Amino acid sequence: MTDVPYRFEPDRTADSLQAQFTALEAGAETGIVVTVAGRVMLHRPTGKLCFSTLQDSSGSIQLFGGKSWSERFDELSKLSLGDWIGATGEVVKTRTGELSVKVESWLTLAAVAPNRSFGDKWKGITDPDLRYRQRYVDLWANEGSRRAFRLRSRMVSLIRRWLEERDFIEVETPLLQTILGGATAKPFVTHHNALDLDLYLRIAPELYLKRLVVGGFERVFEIGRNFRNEGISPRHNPEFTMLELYQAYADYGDMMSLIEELIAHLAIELHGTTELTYDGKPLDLTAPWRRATMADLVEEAIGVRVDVRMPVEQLRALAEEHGVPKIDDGWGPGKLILEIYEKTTEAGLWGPIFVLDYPKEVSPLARDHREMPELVERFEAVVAGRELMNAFSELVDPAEQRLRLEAQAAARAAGDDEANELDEDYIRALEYGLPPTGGLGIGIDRLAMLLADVQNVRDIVLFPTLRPEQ
RNA sequence: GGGGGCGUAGCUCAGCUGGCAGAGCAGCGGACUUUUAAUCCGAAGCGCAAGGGUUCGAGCCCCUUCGCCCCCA
Repeated sequence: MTDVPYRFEPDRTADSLQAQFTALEAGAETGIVVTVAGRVMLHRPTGKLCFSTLQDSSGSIQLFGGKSWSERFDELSKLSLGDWIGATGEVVKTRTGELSVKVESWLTLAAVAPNRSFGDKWKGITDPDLRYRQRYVDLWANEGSRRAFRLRSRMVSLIRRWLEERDFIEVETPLLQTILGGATAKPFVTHHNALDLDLYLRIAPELYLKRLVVGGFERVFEIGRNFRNEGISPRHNPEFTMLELYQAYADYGDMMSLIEELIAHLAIELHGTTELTYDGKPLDLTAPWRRATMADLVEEAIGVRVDVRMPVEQLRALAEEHGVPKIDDGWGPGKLILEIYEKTTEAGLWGPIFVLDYPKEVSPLARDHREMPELVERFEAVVAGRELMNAFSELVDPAEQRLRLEAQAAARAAGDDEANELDEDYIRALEYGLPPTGGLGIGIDRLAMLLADVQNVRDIVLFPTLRPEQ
């Protein structure tokens, strides 16, 4: 490839031309000269004329070449699918009514190598492995893919704006952490050479964000990557994006109101309605969403009322009866109830629904329930049949937090490699005073999947984790 | 870890009860002054994921391995 310019200056996008000249009649000339640029998606040479469909990031427009008015016409009529072209000419409508740029001058901005062109104009490329490995080809070939990623980008932008309007400030906290905390998950471990120190890629930013509330940032949020060293599936990528936010003086009820409003707002902005379809099924995101306690939902599902004060043997028997796998002798009533809920109840929920009031045993960072001290003020929301978020009234009592984290550390010592470690500095921060605080974490990838109506996380993560080629 | 599906040309795919590897598109050469997946003509391109086996003969049957997808634990 030679003669490719160092810069080029298109002055119009395809869509802006299409919008401006919809009413132009077939055969009309405008006298308006424009410069456009993009990729050749289709090409139709017919002797002394040629027609190309040029795609730019806004849409597409036809290029109309002719031996009598286009420079280097012989080359123009031999473009390859995939070539990048910049072209200048008059805006016209052809006799058959297709809005076109009647190419006078033009340049190749990039030529696709002959063996890199793809030929199927109907299906483009569909092989999933190829689409994920060579996203650049997927994006060029598949409008649906472009649409999903644009929607994701707009969604994140809308979230930022909405939170900023409510006086939340965006912060960045460490991805490299020395103590595992803020969630229950296996970490990636890396090493810092100069400090000769093993570090975790964070599984959650939670503990740092609450330190900021201690520091007086009353409303903070972070949109960032977390890393969990677990399997890959249509719903799990090892690195994924979470929104976490913390609001001083708020409780988990405030978090419910906030998030259902935010998500309804996103649906309206992105789709004009809160009544969506996901995977062919209706999904009504109109606020307020249903709220139900875990105990009530389990009772609805299996007809038995579970309670953490029940004898553990009874709960274990119930778990076995309902096919909970790999029951561990170390599980207390809370863990058993959570497992029973997940096995028997969660899969039957479509939502949106807030599932309230979790056992304390499985919620080391959430505050005691104000009425039922054996539970905590925590909710998850199930939307389109999947867990989408996790939130609590934050535990603010340093002594209680120490007990909870010591229990986690003990579980860790007993072999639970997903349990939190005891973070002494976090306890110290709480001793300086964390006001009543509501906190919430929501998976951005999963939220984007919902709003874009895609069923595989790899269709909403630009470069998903894959095994290397060969 | 268990179960199912798949792997054939650059892309999308067809290949029957085993019988000389195909099509469309792309790419290459040519024709064509209003195309819309333009059309027409021509030449080229795949030893069928890899390895082993059965057979006169394997893309197809059997085994092993690799890779991808989906479901379950």
